[in-house]
Amino acid sequence: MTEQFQIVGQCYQTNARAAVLSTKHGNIPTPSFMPVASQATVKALTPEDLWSMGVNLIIANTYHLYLRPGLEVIQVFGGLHSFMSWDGPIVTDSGGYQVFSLAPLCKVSEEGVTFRSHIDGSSHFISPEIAIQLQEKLGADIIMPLDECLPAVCNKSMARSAMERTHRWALRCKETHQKKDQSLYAIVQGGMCPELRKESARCLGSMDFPGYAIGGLSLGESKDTMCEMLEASLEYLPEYSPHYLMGVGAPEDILEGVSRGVDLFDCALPTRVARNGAVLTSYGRRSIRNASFKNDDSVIDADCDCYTCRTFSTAYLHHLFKCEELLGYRLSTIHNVRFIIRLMEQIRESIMNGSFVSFKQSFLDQYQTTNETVRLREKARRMHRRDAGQAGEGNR
RNA sequence: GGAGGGGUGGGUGAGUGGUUAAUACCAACAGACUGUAAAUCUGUCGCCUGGAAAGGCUACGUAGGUUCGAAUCCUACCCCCUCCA
Repeated sequence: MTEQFQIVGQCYQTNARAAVLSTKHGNIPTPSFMPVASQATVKALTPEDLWSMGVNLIIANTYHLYLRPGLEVIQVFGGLHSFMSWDGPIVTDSGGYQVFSLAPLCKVSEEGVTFRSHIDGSSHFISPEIAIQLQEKLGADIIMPLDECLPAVCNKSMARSAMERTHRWALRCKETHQKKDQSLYAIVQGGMCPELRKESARCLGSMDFPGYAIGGLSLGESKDTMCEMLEASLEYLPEYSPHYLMGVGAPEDILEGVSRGVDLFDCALPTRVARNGAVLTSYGRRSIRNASFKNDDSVIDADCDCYTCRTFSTAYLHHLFKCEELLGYRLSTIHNVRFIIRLMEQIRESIMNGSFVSFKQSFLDQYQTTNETVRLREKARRMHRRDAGQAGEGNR
C-alpha cells in the first residue's frame, strides 16, 4: 500500500509535504485539489478543459449518480470513467455528506441511512455495505466509506455517537470492500471536540486504511476552530498515508490545511461561486457583477494563465453575467478552477524548494490584506463624498 | 367628427376615500456561498438626517375643487390607445 503514496518533499517549519499518489488512472502530485463533479461533470467544464487546466483528480458522488442516471446505466459503460469520458483518477464520495446537506430528507439508524429522494420523493436505503457496492460498480480509484456528518453546532454526546457510528461503519465498509484496484479511505469525525478528533484518528488509524480523510469541517465553525480540529485530527493519523481534508477549498483554508499536513482537498466552492459571479484573484475574491467592472478593460487577474484571463476583459465577463449568458458561467468557472490548481502547483513547488512558509505568507498578505484595503478605500471615499456634500450645503 | 378605454415610483403593472412612500415582478445596487437539492439565496431600492429606531420633505398626467382625510370622488385642460365615420 505505502508505495502508492510517496512523500518527495517536506517543509521543515510546518507539516507541509509534497508527495505522489499513484492510481490506476495516473499519478497525482500533491498537495492536490479536486474539483467537484457530483453528477459526473464539473459543472460547465469538459474533461478536455480539466486536462488543459492541470486538473489531475476529480470527485463524483455516489448518492447523486445512484439516483440519476442510476447505476445500471453507468455499468453499461463499464463504469464512471468511460461514462463521463474522463480517463484520469476519480474519487467517489459515499453520500455521507448528504446526511448533512439533505438532513431534512434523511433518517439515520445503526443499519444505515434512509434517503427520501430530493428529485421525486422516493425512498432509498443506503447502508455502509451498499455504499461500497455502489462505489465498486462506479469504479472510482478512491472510494469513501459512509459516514455520519453532523452540523458544526451540536453537543459533544451527539458528536461522540456519530463518531463511534462512523467508526463502526468504516469497519463494515472495509469488510465489504473487495475490489483491490480501488483504495477505500476512512473518514475522521468528532465534531468540534479535539479529544474526539484525536480518538477518531487513533481508532481509524489503527484499522490500516490506505488513506485518511477528515470530515465534518468547514460547516460553519470559525477558521480557528477548523484549524484546531484539523491539528487534532492529523496528530494521530499515520504520517505516511495520504491526508484528505474533505470539503475545503477556499485559498486561505487550503494553505492552512497544507501547513498542517493535508495532501488532498475537494470543494464545491470555487465552481459554485464562479457560477454565482465571484472570481478568485491574487487580490481576493471579487463580485464580477459589481458596477465598478462595467468599463474595466483589464483581465480578471493579471497573474493568471487561464483561457479566460488570456482572452477576455473583466468588462466582457461583467457583461456576460449581467445578461446571464451561459458563456459567463463557463469562463468564470475556468478561471476559478485554474486559479486553485495554479495555487496548488505553486504550493507544491514552494514545498519542494523550501520556500513554502514565505510563499504562504506573501500569498495571504496579498489575498487578504488587499481585500481589507479595498474596503477601507471604499469607506474613505464614501466619507469624503459625504463631507464634500456637507461643505457644499454650508457654502450655499 | 362620434363612441369607448387609459395616463401610478427607472420599466411592466396592482391599488378605486383613511391601515399607502404605495402589492408583485423586472431592472439597478450590494452581500452570501466550503465532501453541490444552487446559472442559487439574502438584503437595499423617492429624497434628506440617522448605525438603528425614528423623524422631515416630496409624490400616482397638469391645474383647481369636494372632504377631517384623495392615487382613489368632481370639474377643466393636456397626452396616449382602440373602434366607428
